[in-house]
Amino acid sequence: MATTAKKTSRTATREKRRQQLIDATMKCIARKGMGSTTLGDVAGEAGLSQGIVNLHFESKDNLLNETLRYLADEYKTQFSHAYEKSGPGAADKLHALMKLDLSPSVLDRRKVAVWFAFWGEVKSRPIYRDICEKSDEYYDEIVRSLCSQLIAEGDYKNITALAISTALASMTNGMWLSCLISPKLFDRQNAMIAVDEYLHSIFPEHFPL
Amino acid sequence: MATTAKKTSRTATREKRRQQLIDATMKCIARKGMGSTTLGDVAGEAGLSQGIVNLHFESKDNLLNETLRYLADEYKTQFSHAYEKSGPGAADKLHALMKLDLSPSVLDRRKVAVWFAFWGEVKSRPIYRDICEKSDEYYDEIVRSLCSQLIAEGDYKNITALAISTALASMTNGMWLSCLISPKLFDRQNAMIAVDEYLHSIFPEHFPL
DNA sequence: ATAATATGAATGAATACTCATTCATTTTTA
DNA sequence: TAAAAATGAATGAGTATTCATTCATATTAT
Repeated sequence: MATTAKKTSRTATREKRRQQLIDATMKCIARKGMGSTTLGDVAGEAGLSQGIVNLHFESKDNLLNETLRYLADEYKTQFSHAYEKSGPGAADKLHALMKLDLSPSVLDRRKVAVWFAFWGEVKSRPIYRDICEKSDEYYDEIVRSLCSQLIAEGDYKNITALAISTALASMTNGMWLSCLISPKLFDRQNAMIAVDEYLHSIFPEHFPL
Repeated sequence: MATTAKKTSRTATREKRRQQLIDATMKCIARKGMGSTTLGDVAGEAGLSQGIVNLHFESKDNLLNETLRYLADEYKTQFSHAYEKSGPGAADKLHALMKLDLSPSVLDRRKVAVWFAFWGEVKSRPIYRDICEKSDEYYDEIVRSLCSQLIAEGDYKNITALAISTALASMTNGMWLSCLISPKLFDRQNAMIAVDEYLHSIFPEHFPL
């Protein structure tokens, strides 16, 4: 088992090939839309042959499911990383998570387009809903718990962690939509200012100007 | 020969048929998704025959464009109506508009699914983007101007109308997504509370608890 | 080490199927 | 009766899927 320092492009490990096809799928969905992305497009984008997707994923439906799972996992990884790396206080963590949602690596128009392509089919494809819902639950729970912590720490009245986490999560998702629809008009900095103003007005002690 | 009223009657019939087909299209998109809605489905939903869509809309693309235009128009009508009917102050108007976005007639899961289906194709279909962007511009401008008015009236420091209108619009759009993905978990009342808490914390003078 | 064999990844032409569109015909309206 | 509207079978373009074959690499035999 010597002499394999260099892999030719002809064969790759199963995992590598699958990832390559998932990447190609996301590119195609961003460019052509979910409806008009064909298996031929995906194979072409990956520089491979017609039948390759069925070889590795069995069916188009399965490829799309796996692509959404990948998207969700990728986000979860970034989210967890931002959570761990930030701190030490709850305010710092919350701010880091909001910043992540508006950072170029997450809020990239091509990637957002892929998320929306899947969301657009959520109602008719329960499996997409399941994947997204599980992802959201994880996210919401952590944000809500950070809000609870801040409420407990500060002397905040008349606010509930649930309402605030709902507002925060909704806000960033809504900003993704603005980026998708009005890329020219959308301004990352203004979006971050909107979030900061919100945090300041809700938790003035933790988020001074 | 001297019958001028007949032409109106024919036109009305034609409009009715078109509207019937647009309604059927929205139902199909909500149920089956945009990708798997066929012209046969639409015709069937409307209780008409195979070729009927091409007769009235010339092409499937055109049918979808018109459907999105209808959605946008319908929303604009409700928005304008809520704006006119409410008042007299800017705070009342703003609150009425936010309430509209979370009201059952707008925030209905089937309707939201149709919006998301179109948003999912925005990146790859510039015409959808154009329609949505125009609609958003109108909405944003009015909300921003209401925020400006409140800022001028009150003694609010360190906030900008642009950031607040961005946050408000994003928030409701993000809540639509929650309703789509987690219909069981989503709570209209909690959503309204989140908006009210936000308005109170930003404009305490105008939105007391 | 070299040759022979086995493995399974990759190909791409062929197949089976879906669906938008057309159009000859029928039905309805004025 | 003439014009408009609607029908639904036929068409044909496009596409997911299959599969016999090719090819690169790994394994085994000599």
